[in-house]
Amino acid sequence: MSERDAYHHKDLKNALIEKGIEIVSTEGKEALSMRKLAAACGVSHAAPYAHFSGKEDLLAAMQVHITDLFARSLETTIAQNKKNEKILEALGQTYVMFFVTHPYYYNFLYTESGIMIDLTSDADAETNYKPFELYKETALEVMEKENVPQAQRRDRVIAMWALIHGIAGIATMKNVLLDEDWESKIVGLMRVFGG
Amino acid sequence: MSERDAYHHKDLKNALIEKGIEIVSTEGKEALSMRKLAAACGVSHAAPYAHFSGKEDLLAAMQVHITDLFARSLETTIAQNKKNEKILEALGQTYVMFFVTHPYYYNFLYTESGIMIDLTSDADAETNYKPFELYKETALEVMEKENVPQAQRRDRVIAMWALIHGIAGIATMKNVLLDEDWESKIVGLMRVFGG
DNA sequence: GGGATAATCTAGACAGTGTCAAGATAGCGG
DNA sequence: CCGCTATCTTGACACTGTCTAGATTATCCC
Repeated sequence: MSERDAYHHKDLKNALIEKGIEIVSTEGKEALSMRKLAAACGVSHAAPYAHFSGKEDLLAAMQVHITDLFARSLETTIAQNKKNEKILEALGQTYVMFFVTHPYYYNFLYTESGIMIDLTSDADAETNYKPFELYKETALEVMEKENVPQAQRRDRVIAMWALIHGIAGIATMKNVLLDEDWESKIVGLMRVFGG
Repeated sequence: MSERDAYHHKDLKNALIEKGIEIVSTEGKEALSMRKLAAACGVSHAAPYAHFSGKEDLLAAMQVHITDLFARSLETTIAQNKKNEKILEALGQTYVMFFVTHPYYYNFLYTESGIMIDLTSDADAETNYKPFELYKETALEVMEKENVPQAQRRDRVIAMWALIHGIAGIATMKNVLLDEDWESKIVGLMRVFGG
């Protein structure tokens, strides 16, 4: 009873998002079809259109959900390293590991997505891409402590973000050969620059 | 006559690759369908299967072709900056600009592609992803001149490559807001670390 | 050159896909 | 209880990738 009825009433929307994320995380974005997803939720093929205007719309909702998980993961690391002067390395490691753990998330979030990232100085912290805002905020605090010249700070934030983003992108590529102990080297890579 | 006959004979394969690249570069990977592509080449919908085993196969051929263009672009920059001690910055700029000029190429090359990149120390320079090999070779030469400690060189190469790759990835994202003069800042971003 | 052989292309069919329209069903407010 | 609205089903449409069978064309050897 519960299974069928739960979908019949007001859970389908969330069920679609969660089942959809499950499929994307295990089989990738291309493997996700509206009809298979509807079937997986025990519902007819057109039912999702009562909750989402189309596939695009569903994917956007899933991206928001994943971005939320991602942001929470970063927040946890920040909270746990408040007094660690190497907090940026820990953050970078969390960033990369989030996507290494769910390789399909990377392309899903950053490819053809509706995500907005404002890298300019007058970005609105409330509406801007939260993972970046979290990193930026943390980085600026660290630079404050380390007396990095004001003029350099913005570029440094973007460069470090780009480095981490690039490492994550490479690490999640399907056909990349890395050294065995590459996980421990991530920090090394960041430190190559970080000084 | 020529149009039709050219396809009739031995040009279809290349025509498919080139027309396909044209479509991808203007409308993106998702907009490319076998049938539309066949039609655009003035040929019936199953004709491509005489030259490629399937869509996957065609896409792979297109990726090889684009990778070739990319590698040639990097080679030109290397040739023109043989005696420039800031050759790595020029290379990075070429890297980023190649994808900024053709934003769709980035995801097309690095998303779900069959491209192999060997980042380990025993990569075979012949078969490895050429753009990386070109960058690596150049970077190692520069480090040789600058007497960078041997132990640091490999990590530095990968880190610099990841940074450039990350900048390109960010710069080609659809919904990213950047400063007006960001192009000139690319070099700055690299120098944030490089110096 | 001619005739066999292989390469190339067409036409038709099939299962899947995203999406829309019309109707059924259920829940809730009056 | 009646009607309204949200939700879901069924059926249809155009489109996709791919397979088959057959037609056409090029190629090569005698």
